[in-house]
Amino acid sequence: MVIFDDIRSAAVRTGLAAIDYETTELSPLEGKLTEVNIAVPGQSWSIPVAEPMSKWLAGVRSLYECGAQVVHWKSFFDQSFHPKYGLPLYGNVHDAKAAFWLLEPQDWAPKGLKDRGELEFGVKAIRYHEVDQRSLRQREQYGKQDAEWTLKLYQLAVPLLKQEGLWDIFINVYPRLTPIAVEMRLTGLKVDRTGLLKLKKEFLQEQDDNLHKIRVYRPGLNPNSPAQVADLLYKELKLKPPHPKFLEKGKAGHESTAADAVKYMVKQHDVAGLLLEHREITKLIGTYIEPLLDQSASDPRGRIHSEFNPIGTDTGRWSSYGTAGEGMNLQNIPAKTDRGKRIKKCFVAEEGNRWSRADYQQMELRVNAQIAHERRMTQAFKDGRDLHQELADAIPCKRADAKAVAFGYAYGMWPKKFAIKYAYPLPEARRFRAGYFRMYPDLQAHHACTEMLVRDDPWARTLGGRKFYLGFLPIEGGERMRKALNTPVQGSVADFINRALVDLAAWRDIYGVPFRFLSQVHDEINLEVPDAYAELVAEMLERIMVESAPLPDVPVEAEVTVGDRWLMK
DNA sequence: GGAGCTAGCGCG
DNA sequence: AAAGCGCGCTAGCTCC
Repeated sequence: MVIFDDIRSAAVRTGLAAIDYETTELSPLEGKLTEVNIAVPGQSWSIPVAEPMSKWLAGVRSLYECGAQVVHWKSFFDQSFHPKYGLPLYGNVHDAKAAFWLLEPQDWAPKGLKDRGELEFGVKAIRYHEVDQRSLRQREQYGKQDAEWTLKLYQLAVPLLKQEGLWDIFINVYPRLTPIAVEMRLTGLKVDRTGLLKLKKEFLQEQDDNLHKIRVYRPGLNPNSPAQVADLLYKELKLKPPHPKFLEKGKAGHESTAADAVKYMVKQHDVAGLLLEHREITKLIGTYIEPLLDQSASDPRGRIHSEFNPIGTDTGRWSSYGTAGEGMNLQNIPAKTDRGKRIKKCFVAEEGNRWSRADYQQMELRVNAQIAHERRMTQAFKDGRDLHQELADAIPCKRADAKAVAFGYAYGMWPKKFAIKYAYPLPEARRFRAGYFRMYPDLQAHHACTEMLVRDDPWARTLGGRKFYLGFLPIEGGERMRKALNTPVQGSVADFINRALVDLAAWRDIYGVPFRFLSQVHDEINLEVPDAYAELVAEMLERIMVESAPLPDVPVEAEVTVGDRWLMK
């Protein structure tokens, strides 16, 4: 592998190397590496996997460890192939995709390497489908362009990141998140197949009983067809929705059968409740139980391997998803209804391990209190009072309504929508909003301020200084204002949990504590910890989460639960 | 037979 | 005139 010696010398000389892999599949569990593409300033290579593999791998490894700054495009994808080849997960690799995401996280920005390159360089990219995979020359051209563009885009982004004050987070946070996201995917979440099979049987029976009861009112009805359900509810049974809005016909030419409308019909006809229940069960079986059973059956350890993307959203939150039948979104596992909870209880720790879960407590509210300098809310957190109950007493309304008020009106919802969503008369919704802002005058001032400021200053910022350009949104219409209210809050929480993950990983590296990262759910971290270390890790987990979220005025709390599964009660 | 859309809904 | 934010997945359905 003489060629790697040359490449390494070039990398050392220039101090910079872009690396990109070609693989047989998108899955790091199934797929194999076929080529490594490398670019240094002024030169590039595409090197097919060669025998002996150990020599080839040593060559690749030497590039990471020669002291040059290594950069990838979508580092968490490329590095997810490392462990099966005995390569380490590197926590100091810069990611050109993350660079552009930090500069322009919005969804209108080009996401792919090719799209971004075409935009920045004004040159047509070689697209994957244009490449004749049998032609070594074409493969080489394609691979070299990927590496070259990764390198050039990185060089383009560096001064911009520094100029925008994003350099620190780019080199100190995002590279260290990559190994964590990869670890989550490769480790996977273990599920209790016996429990899931039992649930499936039970739910299918319920679903069937339910279907028969529904079909008494209309034989042959498919409850999963909104068109058929609308016809039954509105045309045949003439049921009334909570608001005329639901009578408006959509693209498919029928009235809305959304849950908010059907819930309201429960008092009018038995079929409404049956339909809602049928929908719930169908959703749980189809979206969760069946994929969980399928995927755990095809994995040797019965685990679910999902992708986690630390740069998957506009605001800085992570996203989670399945790729080509492998993995699924692990950030929307049911937790609210009784049936849903039974599914979540089927996520279990491996024998000899504990499931350690930590949640920030009411974190968005706390961050909002901080950002708005809301004195009353801040004091309530300091005193440890029940905010929602306090608001409910003041409005007055039910506690559950106060909660809805706090989440809706905080981010610019209007009474009309509140009234429709929660089936209240408009004056009642207005009264709630008035009560809310009477309770929190500083928050009202913050809304007024934001509305004014966002006209001239199109930037929104998190407490940690990450920023979002909102200038592409029209000033009128409210969307810019609502995003200006929400992004700093959601984005700050995202920054905090990222910091917590990084610090937790660093603590583990230093002391060699043997836990595994399982998942991240926006304000929650899940770990699998050998029994003997469970207590120590739980203590540290809580401490790191709290310390990673330094709010100057508002106290922060994280709650840790340790058990044999994700959800205990 | 697959792509792409809509409606609906799971989570924070 | 119209006005919470952020995601990903499924079934039904249309279209090519």
